[in-house]
Amino acid sequence: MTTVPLDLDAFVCFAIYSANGAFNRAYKPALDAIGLTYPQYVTMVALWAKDDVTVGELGDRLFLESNTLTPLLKRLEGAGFVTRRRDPADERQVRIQLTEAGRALKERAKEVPQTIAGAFGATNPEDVARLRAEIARLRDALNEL
Amino acid sequence: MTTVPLDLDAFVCFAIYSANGAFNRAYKPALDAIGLTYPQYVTMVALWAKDDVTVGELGDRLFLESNTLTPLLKRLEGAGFVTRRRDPADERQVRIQLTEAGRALKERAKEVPQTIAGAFGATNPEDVARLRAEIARLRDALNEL
DNA sequence: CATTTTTATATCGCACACGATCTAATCGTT
DNA sequence: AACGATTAGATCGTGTGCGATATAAAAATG
Repeated sequence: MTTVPLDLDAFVCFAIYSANGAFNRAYKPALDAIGLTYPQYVTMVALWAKDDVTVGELGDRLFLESNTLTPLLKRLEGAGFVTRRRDPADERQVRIQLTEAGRALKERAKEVPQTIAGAFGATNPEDVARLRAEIARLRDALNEL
Repeated sequence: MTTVPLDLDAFVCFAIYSANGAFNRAYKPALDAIGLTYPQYVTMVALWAKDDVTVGELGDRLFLESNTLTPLLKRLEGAGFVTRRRDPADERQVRIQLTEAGRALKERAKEVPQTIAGAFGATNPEDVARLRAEIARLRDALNEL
């Protein structure tokens, strides 16, 4: 019988929690330069991949719900990056589309991920991809508990 | 020259971000039962390992600063789990100590990590430890950029 | 030893996250 | 067609995170 040390270092959850904060800090300067917060950036990345989606669809991809997304999307709308329109075919739904400025931002945002390239050091791309996949698998398992 | 697909799945930062949310959700029921939020739980774990520390020392361990910790610690004080006292030797510092209730909570909190054991499935402890170490290494590299 | 500088914590404002609840629109059943 | 049930978003309250700033104590400097 081994005693599990109740130390932060032993917790995967804390590694994730603190790494998330570290990503936030690391991206901050580059994101400030293009006028986005970190969650807004993640949302824009999702929309660059596919826009004209409902709030619900976007939430499924981001693991967020309308209580978080609605205010965030209103800010992106206020900044002129997206439009929010009720779907005429189903007035309950709100469809999110990129504006011209929102699409144009994609170019300027390409530098963002590169600002943290140094943190991966000599780690080769395959190992980074594997790490990413392992974390995503853990996330999916947690979401299914 | 390879084109990097600008898709959320390709981002380690999003894997971390969404996994953090998943941990939050997964721990929620167990934490509700003992009256702690997730950041409060993390803070208590740090204090169970070593208390009678200053706000700054605690912040170094949690990667947080006084603007976040002060209100959080006041809530833990309000809940009766910690005391906050100015250090007589240096009145600038506030030392955080566990109360009897705070120490007692450690027993009840032992179940918390177990609630997500299922998410690791058949993954053996060494692989979990390796994943945790890789994420922590990435975090440290990001914090040093 | 008086003044400047630094350090430790606190405060404030803004932007997430999320549970609980509300509203409006659509669906299902009769 | 009518009406209860479901669905999609929005709203509200609480608790983080964090940049900017304030305050008070200690350290450094002359």
